[in-house]
Formats: sequence, C-alpha cells, structure tokens
Amino acid sequence: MLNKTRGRPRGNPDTKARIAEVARELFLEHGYRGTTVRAIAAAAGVDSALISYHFGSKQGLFGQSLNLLCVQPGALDQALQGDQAGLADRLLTAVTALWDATAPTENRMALQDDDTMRAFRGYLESELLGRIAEFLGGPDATERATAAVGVLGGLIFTRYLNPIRPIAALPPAEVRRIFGPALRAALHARPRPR
Amino acid sequence: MLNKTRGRPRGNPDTKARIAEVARELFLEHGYRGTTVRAIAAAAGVDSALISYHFGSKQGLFGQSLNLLCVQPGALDQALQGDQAGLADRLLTAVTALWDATAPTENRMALQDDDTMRAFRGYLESELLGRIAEFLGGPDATERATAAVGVLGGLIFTRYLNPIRPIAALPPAEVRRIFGPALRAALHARPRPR
DNA sequence: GCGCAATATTCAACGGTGCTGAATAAAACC
DNA sequence: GGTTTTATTCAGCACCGTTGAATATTGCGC
Repeated sequence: MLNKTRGRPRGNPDTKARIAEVARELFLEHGYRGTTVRAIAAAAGVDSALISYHFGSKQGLFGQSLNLLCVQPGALDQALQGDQAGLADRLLTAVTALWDATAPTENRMALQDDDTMRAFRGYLESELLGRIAEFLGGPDATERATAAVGVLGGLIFTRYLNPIRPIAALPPAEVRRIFGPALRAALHARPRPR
Repeated sequence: MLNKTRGRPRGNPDTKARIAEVARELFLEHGYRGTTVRAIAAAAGVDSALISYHFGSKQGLFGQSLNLLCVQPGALDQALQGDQAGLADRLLTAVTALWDATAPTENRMALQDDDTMRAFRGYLESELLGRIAEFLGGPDATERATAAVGVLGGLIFTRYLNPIRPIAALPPAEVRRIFGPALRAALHARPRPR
C-alpha cells in the first residue's frame, strides 16, 4: 500500500519518535476521536500497523505522545510563598502561566482520556490540595483548601480541558480579576458558624 | 436480520421514545463511546438503521436522550427565581440535587470522552451562562455569570466528572457551605475598579 | 567475517463501527 | 378507495483499530 519495500529499512531512522511527534500535533489539532490511526500513519509516512507495533494501541500512543503534562513543580512552590493576602493572585497566575504556555494556539485539547484524567485527579487531590492546606494552616485548613482546589480545578477545566469559550478567551489578568474574589472567598472563608 | 417483517408495524408503538429511553440507560452505564448504535438497537428490539432514521445520527440520539435528564426542566428555572441573596445556595442545591440523583453510587457517568464533553460544554456555555447573566442583569452581568459558571463547572467537574475524593465525599449541605462563599463572590463581585 | 536471533517494516485481512439506499408495509389523508 | 406519508427491515458501503504473516535490515556471539 505504501510500497516502501517490506522489512526493516536502512539506517536507523527513529520512526517511533517521528510517529509520536506527528501524533501529538494531530491530537492537539483534532482531538483524540478526530484523529485516526491511519491518518497519523499517513502523516508520518508509515504503515498504520506500525503504531500498534510500537505503542500497542492508539490509546497507548495518545498517552505517550502527550506526557508533557501538567505539573511543573517550581511554579507551585513559588506561589506558596509570601503573604496570605496575595495567595489567590499568585495561584491564579501560576495556573494561567503554566497552562497558557503548554498549548500553542487557539485549539486547546479536549482531554478526555482515562489515564490522563486519573493523573490530573491525583495531582489535584494529593499535591495541590495538600500543599495549599499546609500553607494555610490552622483549623479548617483542609476545608478551605478543598474549596480552593474546587475553584482552581474549575478554572482549569472550563478554560483548558473543556474550554467554554467566554472563559477560555479571557486574558490572564481578567482571569485573576474574575476568579480572584471566588478563590479568595474559598481560601479565607470564615470558620463554620455554630 | 431481525425478521419482524418489513414495513410499518401494526398499531402505533412509540418506538422512538423507547429507543431514547433504552439509549439513555446505556449511555449512562457505558458512556458514549462504549455504547454502540447496534447495541442500542438490539436492546430496543429494533433495527439499527432506525436510529439514524429517527435521530439522524448517534450524536443526535445522544443529545436528545441526555437532554431528558441533564436539563430536567424546572430545576434551573426554580433556582433562578427569588432574591439575589439566596441565589448561590439555590444554584448549589440545584446542582447537587440533580447530579447526586442521576447516578446511584460509585459509578458516576463515564463522561470522559469528547462528545460528552462537547455536550456538557454546550450546556454550560449557552444554557447556564446565558440564564444566569440574564437573571443577574445590569452591567458586568456577563462577567459575573462567567465567574459563576467557572465555579459551578469546577464543582461539577471535581465532584462528578472526575471526582477528587475530598470533594466527592462532601454531603450536599457541606458543598453549599464550602462553595457558597466562592460562588457568592463570583456572582456579586464589585464592578471593575478603575 | 559469518550465522542467526532480534527488530522494524509492509501488506492483507478480520470483525466492528456509523450510516445510507432500496424495498416494503402500515397509517393517514382526501 | 386510491395516493401520499411514515415507519420499519435489510443489504451493504466506507472506514475504524488491530492482528498475523511475510520480509528486509540490524546487531550480537563466535
């Protein structure tokens, strides 16, 4: 079908890497469902069976070609220093700086894959929530951190993962202005009335 | 293949409704991708071509059968009546009541594929955001509604779609208490300082 | 160097997918 | 009662992801 002569090719072209690279672009542009294995193979100038061979499955290729997610630990450390008053703004800045940088243009990926979701959940749950609670300290720290993670997770979800247009379109400064009050309220909520 | 004799059947069985009903169950149980048109047709005792005929496409069937419970006519309407002071609590109640009811226990809807995401996005974007902005009225209404949708979307995401444990575990009253301040802040943010 | 296992590739095919077009039979209309 | 409209089945199309066999190249043991 492609008639590049069967069998192993000459030299050692790193076809696997090329496939992953091409696949990443296509996945970002068309999403998971909208990208067929055959299209990836064609774009990489290769037979579609190769991707099953190298990556096991389309799912495997997807996971592997998008491993560049989502933590970048330094940004969070930086946000979790300084006064509590500016915490909300620093967190929002960290989030937008990090995510706005990862995807090149307009079309943020619709990230629906199971494993990716699991990874993201784990990050929110253990890393983010724990760190924020630790930083806040005092009684109710966990509860306030929970609310804050809810707000931040919401921002990430509605702006990047499943971008609803009005939110995705905001410039970072507007994000801070609009989500700031909610996040501050979450972080510094009064303790439970009794 | 099913040999129920060709052509229109006797009586007027509301096959379309039955298909939608069966489809809803299957979609909720197995997600969009995991539910094939042929499976729906088989479960409804009908030829698979019928669903293209009645609903245009699998996507159409999905949208139609999910509308039956995502919108749940009136839940939102009810929240969008009364004083503005109680709005946040009413919205949070509506969300928890609606979503807590849809899936019984652990197996929350397997929402993680991009068609479902798209449907959900559409709901958030056109329905929810528009209605809230309309209710708020005045300048900045859209911006405040945007922030509110961000918070609500975050709640839905972190509690139902990709449940991170501490948030999913909250009883509804706690959800109101924890997310209330953030949502109120979003809804009633002061206008832009100048 | 040579032989041979491991590896990388193409090709053909399989079962499954959503969907369409033709055939057909009941209902609805006039 | 004849004709149009509607609801259904059936056969099949083009595509999907994946697999197994064939084949050519590399790289290692000796």
